Amino acid sequence: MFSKTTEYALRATLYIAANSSPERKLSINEIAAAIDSPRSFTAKILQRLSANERLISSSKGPGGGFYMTEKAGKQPAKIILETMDEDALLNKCVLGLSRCSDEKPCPMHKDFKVIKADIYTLFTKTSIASLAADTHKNSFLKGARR
Amino acid sequence: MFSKTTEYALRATLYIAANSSPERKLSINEIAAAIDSPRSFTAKILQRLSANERLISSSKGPGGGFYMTEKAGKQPAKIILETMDEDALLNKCVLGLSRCSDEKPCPMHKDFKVIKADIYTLFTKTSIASLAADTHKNSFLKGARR
DNA sequence: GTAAAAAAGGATATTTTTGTCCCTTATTAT
DNA sequence: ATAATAAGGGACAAAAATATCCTTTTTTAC
Repeated sequence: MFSKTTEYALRATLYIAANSSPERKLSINEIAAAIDSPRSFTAKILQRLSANERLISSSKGPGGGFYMTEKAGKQPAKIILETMDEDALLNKCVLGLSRCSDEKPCPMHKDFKVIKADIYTLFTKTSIASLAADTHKNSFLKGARR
Repeated sequence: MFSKTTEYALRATLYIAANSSPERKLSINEIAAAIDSPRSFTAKILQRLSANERLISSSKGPGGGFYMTEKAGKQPAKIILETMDEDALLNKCVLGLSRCSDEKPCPMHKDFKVIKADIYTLFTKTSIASLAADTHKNSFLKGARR
């Protein structure tokens, strides 16, 4: 459904949301280990995620690392997809047709319209913080097939 | 959502379903042109789709080509995904975790379980023939961004 | 001001996906 | 039989996604 890059981005963001604060920053090493992702590749992704401190923040030097503010956590999960330029998934035609639309639909347009709307709603209505809260209770972010 | 390969497979299958019969076979050239896909690559995909004549049939030589029987068309669209080994989409974890399950869920497991079930139902309940019928009425299969 | 820690960034490598080319095999019609 | 047509299949090429490595910059502590 999503690219590996986006999977890592989602896992990393949720881990950071669940385990960091401006007072408790996390290193790339800790994050990559926690979400079972390749360290250097994850570093690149974190770079993108923290590029415009609106989602994830970072600071260099000893004691530095990645973290999330409370405010950032209140945003909908969709912002993670947007930051990775992968929110296209929610708009594009399942059959790959560029001009597929309500007026000129592909054979699966109508059916998938509903499903895509559900996914859209999910990512819009669910905040990063609420997903992070769940990782404290009963869910996890580790255990990838690599 | 799907790979290009699967997009082409879906488009090609629906085109064949909508426009062929054992009496009216379609050449690779016609199919690729009709669904706006790279000719040789499409040939490979058709090879896979017709490998075990259960979905698409083919015959060589003059007058030959690809076609679908009425019986094959009655199958659910899911068989296209299965033939392309891409039905995994319907089972795998959105966050890419191999051991994600009801018992040990990722933070998005519960929400996506519903959505994946909807997609599964869609592909299971919808026959190839009914999608093909739609292409005759108001939908189309051409116009890809390439 | 030196050293250490940590992210930023650039260059490069590997793997997978997507796509092409060309030769072979099967079928049909003449 | 021969030629023409169409799919089958193998080898190869290009592009994109994934992944690694190494150097630079920033910050902190001493």
